[in-house]
Amino acid sequence: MRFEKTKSAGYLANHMARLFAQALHERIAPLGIVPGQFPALLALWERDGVTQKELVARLDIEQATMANTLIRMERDGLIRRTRHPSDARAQQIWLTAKAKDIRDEAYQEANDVNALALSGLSEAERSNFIDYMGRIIGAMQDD
Amino acid sequence: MRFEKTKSAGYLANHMARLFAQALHERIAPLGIVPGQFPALLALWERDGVTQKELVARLDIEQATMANTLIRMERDGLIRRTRHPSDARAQQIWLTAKAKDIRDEAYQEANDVNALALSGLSEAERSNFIDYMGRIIGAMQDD
DNA sequence: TATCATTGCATAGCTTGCTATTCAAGTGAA
DNA sequence: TTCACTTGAATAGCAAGCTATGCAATGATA
Repeated sequence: MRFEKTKSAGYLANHMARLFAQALHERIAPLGIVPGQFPALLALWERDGVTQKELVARLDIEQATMANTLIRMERDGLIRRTRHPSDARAQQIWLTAKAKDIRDEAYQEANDVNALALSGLSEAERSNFIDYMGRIIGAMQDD
Repeated sequence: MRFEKTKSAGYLANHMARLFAQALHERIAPLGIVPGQFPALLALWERDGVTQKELVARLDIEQATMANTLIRMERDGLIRRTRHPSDARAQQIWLTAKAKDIRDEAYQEANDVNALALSGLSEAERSNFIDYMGRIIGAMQDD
């Protein structure tokens, strides 16, 4: 049996995702954020004051990963946490001014990375590509 | 400005790659290997007795990452290392019998994961998808 | 041949991800 | 009301990435 890595979807997916992360890293580092914080920021830019549980529910990341990401975001001055008014186990997560201020620039950098990555694809191909990834994610999510 | 994560190539690429890694992880764990070892194994199944440098040259992984992966592979009984005959800085990396024995099963599991992932795509779509990823990787590699 | 640059690999230190576990706080039922 | 179950979050421990740095062996050159 043969196995051709340059034709393996899994191998390519891994390689591609690392290149995305690296490209995003170098572009957003000047803003004081890193790629792992991006999903949480996206959710919080839409609505903050939410609990960790709500954040996890809106994203595709495990609770333990989110807990650690939030610790680093607090350390980096991106969020503050306050006691939840009705549940002492939970906290409300709020964006700091710093985090709010960089939103548009961060969007811009992420869009730039996507544009660079997709620069060799036509409009129709880009749209197919996004569609395929959605279907693949769906197929793997319900095992 | 808006940013829709379910339409961001980078977001989807990250999510998809994690699902691939998880699916592969659970299928190959019974063989005594983990996803991060797969690239090195692919290269070594083709040819072993090579140096770390040669392995790095044939894969898309940094030298430091490879060094750590090789330590874990040695710990797990997948490789042995011998002194290089003509360069005392280098070592030759050899697969153990255990690593050689699991090759076909490992190929099979990886192919199964790819098949599951791509199950919602037609033959033409699968081939497009692989092609797109190749182009995207190319675009990001030469910055 | 002595020195200096290069090279092969290891190490340090960090992020991002996971599973499993713990623990305190909330909830429901006897 | 108490006791057991559930739930929100933190922690432990590991893998797999990365960049930067260190170090010893090679190689090239004055």
